[in-house]
Amino acid sequence: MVQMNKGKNFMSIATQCESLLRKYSSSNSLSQTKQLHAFILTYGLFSSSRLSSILATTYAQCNHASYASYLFDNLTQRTLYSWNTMMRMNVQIGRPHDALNLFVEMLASGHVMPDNFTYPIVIKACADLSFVRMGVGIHGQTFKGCFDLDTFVQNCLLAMYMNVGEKEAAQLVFDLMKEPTLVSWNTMINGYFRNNFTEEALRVYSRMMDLGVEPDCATMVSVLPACGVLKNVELGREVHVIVREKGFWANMSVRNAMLDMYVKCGLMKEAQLLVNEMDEKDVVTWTTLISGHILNGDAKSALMLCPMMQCEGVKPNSVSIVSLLSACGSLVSLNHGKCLHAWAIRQWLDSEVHVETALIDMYTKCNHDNLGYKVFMKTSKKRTAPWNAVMSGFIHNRLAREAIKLFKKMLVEDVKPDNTTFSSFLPAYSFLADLQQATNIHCYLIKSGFLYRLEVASVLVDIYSKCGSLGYAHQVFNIIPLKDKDIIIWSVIIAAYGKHGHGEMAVSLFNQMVQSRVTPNQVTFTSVLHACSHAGLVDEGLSLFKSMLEQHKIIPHVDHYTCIIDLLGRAGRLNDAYNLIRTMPVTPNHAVWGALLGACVIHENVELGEEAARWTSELEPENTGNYVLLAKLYASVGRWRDAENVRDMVNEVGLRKLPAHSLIDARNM
DNA sequence: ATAGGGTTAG
Repeated sequence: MVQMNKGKNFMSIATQCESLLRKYSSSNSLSQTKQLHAFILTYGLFSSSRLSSILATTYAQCNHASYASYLFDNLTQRTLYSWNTMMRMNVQIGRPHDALNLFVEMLASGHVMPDNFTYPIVIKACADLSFVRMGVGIHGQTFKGCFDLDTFVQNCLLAMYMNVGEKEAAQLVFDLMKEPTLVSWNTMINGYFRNNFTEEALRVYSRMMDLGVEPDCATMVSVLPACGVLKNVELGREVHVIVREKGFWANMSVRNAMLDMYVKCGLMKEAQLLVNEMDEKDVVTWTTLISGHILNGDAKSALMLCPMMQCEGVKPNSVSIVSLLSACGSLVSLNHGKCLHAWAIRQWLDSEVHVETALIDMYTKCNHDNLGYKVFMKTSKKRTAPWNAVMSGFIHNRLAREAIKLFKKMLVEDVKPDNTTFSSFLPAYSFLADLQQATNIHCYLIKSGFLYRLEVASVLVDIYSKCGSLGYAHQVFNIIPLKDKDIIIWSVIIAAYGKHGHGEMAVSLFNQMVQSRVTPNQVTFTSVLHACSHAGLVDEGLSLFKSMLEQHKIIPHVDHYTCIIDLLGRAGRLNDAYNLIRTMPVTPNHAVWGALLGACVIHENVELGEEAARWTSELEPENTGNYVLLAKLYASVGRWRDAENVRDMVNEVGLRKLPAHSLIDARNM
């Protein structure tokens, strides 16, 4: 209970209340404030406007919005301090809009002028709301009172500009700072990182270190994710040393960020060692490790961590569930997924939008698009992500028409599509390969303006290519200015020409791409080599392959060898192809042998063809196409009995899919 | 009295 000296007069009771309120205000003790509030009411002390003002701000300090606002509204005199406190409360409880309204009201009242405490609050409010124009206006106002040189104001401006993606403005403010503090440096590092200027984040960090600024935990937590994204292990290890030296290891966030860095760099063994070293692990630690295993293609280990985590008394949260569900999806493990779904329901986590999305994703990846759709039907259908998940689920299960139907429904229900939406449902048109439909969606994309997004244009190029319309594909390709074309859209157009036998065009586009200083990757080389092999461009293909190895230092994938084998084989250089297979550093797969087999059929080389067929029947016994090729080969050299035997061989392995007409075709050749 | 920080979908 409130302790009061009853003997004293009115003024001194009020003074005692004041000092108690100040104490409660600094310790944020709401229940004691309420008791004192009741006391003040009973003793009729509200005639003291000073006391009610302090009471209002005390409630505001405790983030008790309803009492604070009520008292504040009834104040006869509002001090700058009380305005500031009310605004700060609103920002803290996530009502930046109300904070800004108060700011406008305060300016309109004309009694008080904002001070160095006001600006950080309202700038933060603008940052939370991404109100750039208002933020810039307030930035301008700070000059009037010479608050623009206040470190706190400047640091808030940095954070605001970074928050709304105006990195140039942030840099300008930063450059004007006479003495950037550690917080300024951290804000810049983190801001560049969050705006996807990861290299710049690291540059700021090293400049800061060069200047001898002492980093703190927040610096570590900002620089480590940047190391992770860039897979910069060297710098990551340097940071690790600093963390050890300075004792930051005691900080949970730093430990988790460190773990995340190793995970993102693909060093799972070191990540595990790091975890073993931790005697305290929270849900973020576990989730980082779980998603790390998934990221590195080991979904099984990820799922096994779930019971371990619970054994140690850590309860998964919605983020953990999302990661675990994605593991179930990639393992096509419906039972695990259902267990997690049930668990999420019991924990009241199942109606969180990320969880809903992950559930839909899991069910559709487990080939149960009906269950995914059921989850979707239960969602609020206001957020975009679940729609995207159902659409890509339909695509996964090759239900192109359903995906398109859902997209139309989404527009009707006025749900805003995002970039993912298009990568979720546009591939449906590639499946349909229907030029009329493709043209329809093309029109929509023009009208809605989405066509000018690189990812969208890339898919449309692919759609037209699948429809066989290279002209339209190229037109769409040309929409994107040369400087904006990325590796993906180049790969798509090269593959488009390659697929339709226009090898020269594919090679020429490839050269244009290299000229425009886009570095080709594994995928582009696969496309262009494929194009060469289809068009019989032997020399071009071989020299491209050479440049891939020597100039671009790309480690060849088995697909690249398949193209080269196909290339040599079609050109009749069967022995060269065979020798390459025997000497190549990657294990030849079914496709490699299949390419050789196909070439042997063209050039009627039974000896090598039989060898190739032996391998294909071992590596890919279920593919009837290979048997057809062998039968064709025998038939073409008149070995009818062997051709018949091939058919019997197929029957022996229990495959009756070999269509009868294939042998008949072979006979008729 | 004021500022900066870690794990998530497609």
